[in-house]
Amino acid sequence: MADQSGPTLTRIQQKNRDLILEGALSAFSTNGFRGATVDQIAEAAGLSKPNVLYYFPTKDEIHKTLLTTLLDMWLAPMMRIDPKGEPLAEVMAYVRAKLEMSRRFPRESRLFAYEILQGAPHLTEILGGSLRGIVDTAAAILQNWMDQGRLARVDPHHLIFSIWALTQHYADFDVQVRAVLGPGHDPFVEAEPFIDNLYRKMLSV
Amino acid sequence: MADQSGPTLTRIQQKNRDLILEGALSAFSTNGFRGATVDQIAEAAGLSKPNVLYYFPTKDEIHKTLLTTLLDMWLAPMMRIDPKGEPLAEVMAYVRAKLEMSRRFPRESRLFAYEILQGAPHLTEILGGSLRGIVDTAAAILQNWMDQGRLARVDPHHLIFSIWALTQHYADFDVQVRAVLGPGHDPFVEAEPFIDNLYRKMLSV
DNA sequence: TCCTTTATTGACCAATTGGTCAGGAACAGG
DNA sequence: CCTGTTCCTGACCAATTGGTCAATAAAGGA
Repeated sequence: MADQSGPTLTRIQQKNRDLILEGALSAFSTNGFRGATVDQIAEAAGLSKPNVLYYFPTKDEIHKTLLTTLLDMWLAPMMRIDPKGEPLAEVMAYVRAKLEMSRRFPRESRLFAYEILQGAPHLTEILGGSLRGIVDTAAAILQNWMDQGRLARVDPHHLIFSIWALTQHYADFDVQVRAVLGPGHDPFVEAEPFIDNLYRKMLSV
Repeated sequence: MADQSGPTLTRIQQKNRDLILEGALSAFSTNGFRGATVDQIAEAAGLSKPNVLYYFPTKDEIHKTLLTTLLDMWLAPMMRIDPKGEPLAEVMAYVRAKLEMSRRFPRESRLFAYEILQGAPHLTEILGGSLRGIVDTAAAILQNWMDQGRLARVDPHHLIFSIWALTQHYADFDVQVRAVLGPGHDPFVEAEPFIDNLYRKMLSV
């Protein structure tokens, strides 16, 4: 999906671009696009500001590169839904994978959350384009299973939305969840059986 | 919860403060705290920038006032859960109220979303304080119903989180939802039966 | 080693932006 | 009317910040 090709990079370029993207991920996911400064990114990357701008022409470009680079990884689990698999097991595997991504990659989750909240200025064409296609494909598989009576009948698109909402909530609203639960809780550990049970009850025929 | 008292305001003060808060709600919910400028707020309010700063000493103060003012309204539905009511009906009423709030007040939803994403710099004490208390109260009611066998047994706190996640998703990620569904869909109209069915299936004994 | 290419940076610039201030306009109440 | 208070604004300031640039340092290949 994202263009992974391009001119070959020197070792130094590869390393520094990676450092910058890593630092930018931290900065953007903490403060949003406007809130993050190039200086912050530079410091997080261990480089000077002009050096950052040497590898990426603009702050905007860093942001766009991050988004498009990470989008594939973010959507990968949905594309692994196997039409030949056992319906409920496939859905549960997707749900579990998505929750695991929230747990392991909360910065990425927040990065996308900011972008969508903002109105997705850098992702509009992708949202209505390839993302929509991927979702439609998954929805068609689900719909098929429902038509065969192997899964309870619900709106497949909203089923997918619900999985996104439930799992990403634990990454995006982490501070709220932890504040409400108080110390001594691991939100993700507790969330898994809850969400598991939820989809089992809703989707079992 | 929020301090609604204070010195009496002249008619003109009342009107202009309202204009400013209304403009600020639009600005902050669209661009986040850092992204919104005092000029934007002033223009949205139909006032000059110095005049805005005449009514509120700082941009920060406007933001804090907005959050605390709106928090009560935002949490109100949860406090209307009636321990003497019919369990499933009470939960469903709460879910429906929350979805309706997402539909009617998406700006407020986004305002809170930005704040929590940011790490809730203005709400930390509230999150772990009164909010936690309110949630615990509601959770206790739910737990009680479950102990009486009038509601399926699930983690009550995560049940509440799931309601927040599912309903606010349609306000906060509106552009994504609409982009994926394509034109000719009303997300909220479709979401209601889906979510309704979800909680009915999960919570019926 | 030499020389071309690539990396790096301190100093700087222009635009944005939160906030100030002195003074004027509108508006009470007497 | 007059007068004190409230309301409003143009002009301005200092800090922040995205981005530039000339000059220097480091690689790297022949």
